[in-house]
Amino acid sequence: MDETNALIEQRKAKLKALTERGLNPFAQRFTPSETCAQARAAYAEGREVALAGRITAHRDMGKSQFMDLKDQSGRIQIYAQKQVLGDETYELFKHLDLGDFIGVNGTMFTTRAGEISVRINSFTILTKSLRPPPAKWHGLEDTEIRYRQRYLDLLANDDVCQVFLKRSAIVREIRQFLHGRDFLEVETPMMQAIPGGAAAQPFVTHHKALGCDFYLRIALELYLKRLLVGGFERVFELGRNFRNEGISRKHNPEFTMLEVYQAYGDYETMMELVQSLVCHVAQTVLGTLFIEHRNAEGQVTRTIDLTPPWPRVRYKELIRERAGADWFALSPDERRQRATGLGAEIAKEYEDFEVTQAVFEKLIEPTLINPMFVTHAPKQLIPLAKLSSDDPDTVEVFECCINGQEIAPAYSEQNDPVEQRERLEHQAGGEQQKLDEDFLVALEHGMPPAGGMGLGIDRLCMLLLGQESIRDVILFPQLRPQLQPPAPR
RNA sequence: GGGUUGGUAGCUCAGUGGUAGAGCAGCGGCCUUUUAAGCCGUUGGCCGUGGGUUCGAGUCCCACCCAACCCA
Repeated sequence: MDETNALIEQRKAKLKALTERGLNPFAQRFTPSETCAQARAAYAEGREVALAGRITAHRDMGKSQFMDLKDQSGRIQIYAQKQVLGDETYELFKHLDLGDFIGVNGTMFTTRAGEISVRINSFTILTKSLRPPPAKWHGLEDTEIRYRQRYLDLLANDDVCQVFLKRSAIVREIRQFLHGRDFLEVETPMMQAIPGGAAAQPFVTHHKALGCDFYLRIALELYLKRLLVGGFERVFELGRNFRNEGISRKHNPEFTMLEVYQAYGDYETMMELVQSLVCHVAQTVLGTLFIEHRNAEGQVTRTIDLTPPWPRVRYKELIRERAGADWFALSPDERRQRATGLGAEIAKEYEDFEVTQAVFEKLIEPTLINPMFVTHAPKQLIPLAKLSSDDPDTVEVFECCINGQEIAPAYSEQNDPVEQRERLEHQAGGEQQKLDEDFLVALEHGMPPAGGMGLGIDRLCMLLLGQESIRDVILFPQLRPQLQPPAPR
């Protein structure tokens, strides 16, 4: 952000020179006849085209110039000759900078080296760029600049561009899939007086006119269930949640969730749905159900096979399998001891079920690379689900684990208002403020039995796009603020 | 919050106590089908910030800021 940089000064001087010549360096209008990619595809020797884009490379041949012109569709080479443009215009063209936007009119030809190019008859400066663009060969590698100034990352690194184009396609296909099954997309409050639907620290904000605090939502669940009460039978919301917790490779304070609720369904309905949904997205966006993750050297480090059906395993069975067949026969103290022995960090204040959960999260979950439905979690973990009829210590839920992460929890939703109140009160631990009374009133009016499912979109993108950090699938990940706020005027 | 690594030119990086460097970009020259164009010349630095040690610090010490990774 150095304002006295010589490269910037040079560009500003060029800008001034353009203005003094009566040229507008920020043109009002230029209408391209097509994109660069379309021009290449519809190549015909001598065809006239009008193209617009950014200059990304410059090769000076003396009395002729080659430049690369890039738009969103791709790149095309443009060629200017002194004898065609005339001395003055040619000099102007020659002194354009990398990063400038121009519009060109010209005719197509192929160079001796076989590259499709446009011989320029005239050009218009559309935007003068005042700062030098990053790197030509290495791209931009400084992670801090890549995240803080993502626009530079997108300009310099095509693979990054591809990730976000595909993320957009993933979101589009999710909507497509759900609309195809007659789900209704809805929008519910992000600012909530009582943040519910999950156990997480919320962000607080303040409403001046109402004179009260609001919390940014930590989950979508409780409002979507109100809509089931209201008679909507298939609803989904795809939007941002906010959790005031640590930032890591897997956590961004704001992240995107999909939640889906289907009346007269249950957790098994949701199993079919999430499996079909993820396979649909992988197939349409990536064209395959085999996802390869690669390291920086391009070697395949991991292959995820999404081929359905995805196996189902009960939580308790999985624990017994990995932590000992006698796990649930042990005393709480013995469990604690064995968990530590297995390598799980156990905090003193953990309750017994949390010790088991720590073993699951630390030792088992990271090993679940191919999709697996882990079903029947202990009821203490999930207060919003229905108790299982064949094992009342557990609830009718699954956690869909892929790529070593939980990406989609789903439940047979609890709709007994009395039972629901008890379990929420127990979880709240006497903090009455946390209880969403209106939600409980809604349940008392009657919510149809339903299956519900949440899908972490950022994590889904990580696994489908082979990204190891959530920051690489979020355009503007949260960083500590650094730039000075603009001075008040 | 703790640990590790890093922050040097616009970009990518060298530089282990003794005159701050390279490639690319930029600027000037030559070159009318180049494409990581080439050749010649050349500008550019608060070495993250602030202290300290030393005759002398990019380099050693302390604190802080920012980031990445690991852990909590």
